[in-house]
Amino acid sequence: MTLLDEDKIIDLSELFKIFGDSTRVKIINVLLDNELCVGDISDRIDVSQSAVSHQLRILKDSKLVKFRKEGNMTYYYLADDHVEKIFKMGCEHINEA
Amino acid sequence: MTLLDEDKIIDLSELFKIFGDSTRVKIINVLLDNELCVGDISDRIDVSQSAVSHQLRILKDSKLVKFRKEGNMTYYYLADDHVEKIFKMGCEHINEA
DNA sequence: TGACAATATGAACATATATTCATATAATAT
DNA sequence: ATATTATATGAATATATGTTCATATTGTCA
Repeated sequence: MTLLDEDKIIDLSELFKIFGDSTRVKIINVLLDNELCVGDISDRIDVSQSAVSHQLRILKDSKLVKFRKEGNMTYYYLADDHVEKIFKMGCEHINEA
Repeated sequence: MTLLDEDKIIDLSELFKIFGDSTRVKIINVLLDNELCVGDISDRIDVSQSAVSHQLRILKDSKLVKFRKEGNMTYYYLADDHVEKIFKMGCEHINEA
């Protein structure tokens, strides 16, 4: 394993930082199965609409989720299966601790 | 995939939070191959001894690294290969972005 | 024992970040 | 057109967190 350069280190830590917030993890968790609109995410994880929207923006900016618009609804979904893999890898670690 | 309960979510986000700092990622990065003493880590990643020591404590408390003492040196090493796996999974994601 | 080296730690400071609140924007329906 | 619904956003506030600086601790060696 060759060492990562400074830039990669930054990118990597930024990526993990996104996963390092419970609201965002909750969002990812409920998106594992299906896409959901903002209101449903808010209801399911019991976090205010505004807070969810703010966090969705962060998730979107870091390309962990994507969205599609339908009328005045916005449906969010996980961007790719790396998100799921990273998530599950973390779960494994926790379950063995 | 069944949904995680609140406690697991917290644990998971706390785990990722640890990876979400560039100094800690730098430390993990240089520990991928070999154990190292604090001074060597400090030198290699160019972060002060004190800052490294503080971060090593966080890594140790969250059980991502372990250590052994030898004289007045302390050698740190990665706790298990989950750490490496999570790290590499993150790298993959970055390299495809 | 005394000096030195390696590491750990506490307090202070600065910065980052998450939530709330109020409100803006945009689409729909009456 | 107006009211309503869904979502986004900006400012403010509160909290969390990382680094520095000074110093404590612990072990080694003369």
